[in-house]
Amino acid sequence: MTATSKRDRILDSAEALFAERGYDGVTLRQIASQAGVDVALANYHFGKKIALFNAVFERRAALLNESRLDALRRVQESAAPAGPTVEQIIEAFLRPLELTQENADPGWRHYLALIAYVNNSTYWGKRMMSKLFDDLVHEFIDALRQALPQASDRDLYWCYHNLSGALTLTFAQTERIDTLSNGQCRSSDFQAAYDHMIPFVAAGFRRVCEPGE
Amino acid sequence: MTATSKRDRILDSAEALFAERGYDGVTLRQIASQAGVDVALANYHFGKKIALFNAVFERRAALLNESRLDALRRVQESAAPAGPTVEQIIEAFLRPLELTQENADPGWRHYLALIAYVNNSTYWGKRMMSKLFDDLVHEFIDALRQALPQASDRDLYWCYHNLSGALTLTFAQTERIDTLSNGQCRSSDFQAAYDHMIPFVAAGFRRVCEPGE
DNA sequence: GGCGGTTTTCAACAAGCGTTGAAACACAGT
DNA sequence: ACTGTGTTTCAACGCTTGTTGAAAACCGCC
Repeated sequence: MTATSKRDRILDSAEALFAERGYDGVTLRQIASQAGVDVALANYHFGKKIALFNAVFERRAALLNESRLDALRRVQESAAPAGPTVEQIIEAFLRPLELTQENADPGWRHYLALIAYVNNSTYWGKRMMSKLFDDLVHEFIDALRQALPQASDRDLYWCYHNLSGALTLTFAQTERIDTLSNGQCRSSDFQAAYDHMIPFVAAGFRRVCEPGE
Repeated sequence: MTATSKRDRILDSAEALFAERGYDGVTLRQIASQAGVDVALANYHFGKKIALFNAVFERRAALLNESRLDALRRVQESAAPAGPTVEQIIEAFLRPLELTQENADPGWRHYLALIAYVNNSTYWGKRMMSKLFDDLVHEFIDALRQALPQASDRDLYWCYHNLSGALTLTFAQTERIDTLSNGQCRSSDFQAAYDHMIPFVAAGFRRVCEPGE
């Protein structure tokens, strides 16, 4: 079926299972079984279980950061010499994630769910997210500060917090909105989620961070 | 120290530990140890581990729903015969949570973190959240539909999804914003979170669900 | 076609898990 | 003082877990 190496199959299986059940909800035997390899092989390639978890989490981080940063640079150039609008910045933050959805590889979908798991975890959240994503986030916040010159830092960070929460829940794909809306909305429809999130979040930033009325 | 029964101490310990480490990340022995009781006692009072988890999750749900619904009814009466504004509805949805924060009992803080865990979990999320909170959420969405008469149901649900995400991340108290903002914002400061969330979310609803530029 | 290094499996370990049945305790009512 | 009922502990069970060291299989290279 897949022509990938056993090492990669372990990463893929671990990614999917960790995202669905969390670190402690998955055993190495389940991962190995789903990958079609022996239990000991995970240990050979990655060492302890926690190291496998870290390897999974770090595998796609750089690529994700790259494509987001590319998108930001692109709208910054196209909007020069004035900076891009809030909407354009948010769009650059979100759309790259959607693209990963389009190709058939379900790995990216599992990876985003894993980010949701880590980002919402009191236990893992702080350390792991900061290490891999803080630099990128600061790039976007810098851009937003330029688009909203009257905003205080506190306002900007709290607004980003709201954006991050909405995004994280989308990543998680809990299908809660499916039930709640009686099937009118679907968790798996990332495009609809982003289409609604971009104007929603941009309006929120403007209301909190822009003066007037 | 505490005058509570051993049964309640088990619930309290389980609540705190499940919220921090998740269902599979906590052992019954840890819970019993923190509660100062024997391992077998949890089994006597609640049966299997999963039943203890359910008992913890359901314990405060009714009270939470009640105080939120009370707050909604109050603004509805004060705004009659016209309906309350979007801001008032969101405020009724959020402020009751803040009140639970003020009294010294840390149990409510742990409980909100547990809701965050469940709401973001692919595995638990759908079933457990719907069962306990869907009726209440529909009450609020009905009120929002009245305040935003031109909105489609899809728009309303997606906007609620964004609200729910921002709120969930606040519940989780991951301290991520603390690091990101270099200490300028604190996860534990629920009041600051809600003060920023209410105008942010209300503006989002208006932008997506109201016509016109 | 045997050799060396990497990859993969096999078999087993000690430790910790949830769960259970029976024993010990607390304590009210008579 | 005794009994009965609800709590709590004790001790142990069968099972699964992560991890490991040695054996086996694979594979390019001389």
